[in-house]
Amino acid sequence: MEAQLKERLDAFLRGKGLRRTEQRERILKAVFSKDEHFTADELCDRVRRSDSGISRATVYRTLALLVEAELLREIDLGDQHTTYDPNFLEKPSHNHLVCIDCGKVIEFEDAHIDTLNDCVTRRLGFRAVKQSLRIEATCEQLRKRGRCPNLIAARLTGRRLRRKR
Amino acid sequence: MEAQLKERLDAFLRGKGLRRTEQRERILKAVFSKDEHFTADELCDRVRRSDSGISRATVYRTLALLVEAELLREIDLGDQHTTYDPNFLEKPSHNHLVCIDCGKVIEFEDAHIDTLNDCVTRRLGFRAVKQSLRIEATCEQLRKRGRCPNLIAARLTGRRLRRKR
DNA sequence: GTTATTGCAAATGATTTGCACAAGG
DNA sequence: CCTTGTGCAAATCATTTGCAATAAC
Repeated sequence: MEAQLKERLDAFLRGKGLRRTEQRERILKAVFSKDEHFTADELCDRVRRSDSGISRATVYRTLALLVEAELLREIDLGDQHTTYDPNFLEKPSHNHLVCIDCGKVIEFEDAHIDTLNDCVTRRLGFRAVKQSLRIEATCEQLRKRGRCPNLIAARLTGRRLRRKR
Repeated sequence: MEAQLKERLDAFLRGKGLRRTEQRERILKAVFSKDEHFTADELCDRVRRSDSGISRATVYRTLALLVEAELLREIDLGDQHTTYDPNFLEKPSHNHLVCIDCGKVIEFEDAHIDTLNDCVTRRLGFRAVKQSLRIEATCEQLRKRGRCPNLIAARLTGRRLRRKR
């Protein structure tokens, strides 16, 4: 899987007359080292943690490249920075449920939702290309049991959902 | 309707011990002078066009107030600035269809979509608070007839959809 | 008179860019 | 070699904020 990603990137670079560099490979590896959402800044940390640092500028530039190569997708969780989703080759749809209590973000798919949206779009005279659903919700666990396993982690990472800053 | 909005704002201000100022009233009027989406910057222009200018800072501050008072809603169309939606008191749902050809943004509702999303959310153990659906689509009119009435207007306003800047 | 509000200009924070140097092919 | 890539620091750009002057109540 790892090698496959590398091959896809290489093919993309070749096709565009771009070069294979150590930085790009190192960023690719960092991007897919977990299959969680991340921000550019989080990725910078992850990359920097490995021996030599890569400049923030290069990280941003490579991220744009990976998006263009369709290895990565940009998503918008409603806060101030762009989030990247490394885990979408397997998941065609990109619906997000964001918990306003604990900050947890759940990615889910639902064929019914896709179908329905396609219908509505056609009815309006368009043809759907891609769709993203964002649901803000509250944590049942927190309400019912008075606690939620994700709450602490969310607080620690300072991940907020509203644009309240 | 106009007076009703003013009353709602006043009630909100009173409840919070805040003050009624000319700026706030003037911004309120500008906000609801059209029922189209707008950005903070567009609103600044609209306000400035009337005689005396109001500082950008005040516009931003008042916008935040109106959102808090639930007279206005923030939406995210996927570009770099926050968009405000003055037209949601009548429209409970906020689903957007964005045409990647002509830039047109259509706001629509669909009870089926709402219901379905609520089901999915519950199944995941959460309770939906609000949801927004964004569908990127292509213009049937452009494909079939080779032209689209919105295309020119969209180009003129420079309204782009991708984060390409 | 207090306390909230405004306008200005400076600060912020994520992202981008110009440029000189380094490195792929 | 020639062109693309990198790192740095400076530049953007929307938005926020500190502060002194001003206006509600």
